[in-house]
Amino acid sequence: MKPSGIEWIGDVPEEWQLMKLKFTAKMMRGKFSHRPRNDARLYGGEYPFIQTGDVTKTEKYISTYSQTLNEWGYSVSKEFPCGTVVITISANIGDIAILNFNGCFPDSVVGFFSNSNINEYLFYLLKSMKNVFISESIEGTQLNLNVERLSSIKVALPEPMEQLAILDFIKTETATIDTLITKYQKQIELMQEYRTALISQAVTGKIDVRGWQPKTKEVVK
DNA sequence: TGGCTTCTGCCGACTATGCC
DNA sequence: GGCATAGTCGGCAGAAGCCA
Repeated sequence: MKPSGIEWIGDVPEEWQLMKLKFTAKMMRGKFSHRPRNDARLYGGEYPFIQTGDVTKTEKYISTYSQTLNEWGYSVSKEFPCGTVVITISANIGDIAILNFNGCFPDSVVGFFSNSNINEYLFYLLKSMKNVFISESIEGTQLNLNVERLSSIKVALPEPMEQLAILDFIKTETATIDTLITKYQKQIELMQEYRTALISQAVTGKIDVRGWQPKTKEVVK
């Protein structure tokens, strides 16, 4: 292990590379240069237009969108390719998602794109850095993270083969956790139903509580 | 090369929404 | 209804492009 020199990371394996975010993949900022931005003449075409809200609502892959652009709208915006990892940099800082199709973005979103498997690894990496992004943001009426600050944030990257191994680990472990969450949620629902039924039966006289005594608690030494 | 125009990105402000 | 937060928009400053 070696010290990364980055406070929030601490020590990292010797072979991991430390680099600024801008060197991990091709970095692009969205745009929407037309004013006013809500000009109806630019919308309603065939090009998906994704706002920060669409990113925020997404767990991992962006597969739906609320607006589309026509040819004119497309010409004033910026299209990110399928597979781009996107991050919101205005208002709601540091929400991450992966684009599941080619789509256009406004300037409140930045994209990272690489042809290698690094896109998915980057997704998990950036996802874990939300607090870092927030702390790097400029605080005005609301938080804003500009491209210069974002691109200068340092990260530690393993070799591509190790990235794949880490991805496998994350997928396997999170699948196990998701299964457990589903199982316990079901149990919680059943307990809530039981509680409701119990209350109902008690207050309607279906249960005879005469002679009932509260359980005595064991004294913990 | 300097001045004008257009474009781009940053950031503050406004609006919508949700929660208490 | 009031407040907090989220989401989007508009204005402005600086950069880039264009032309004389």
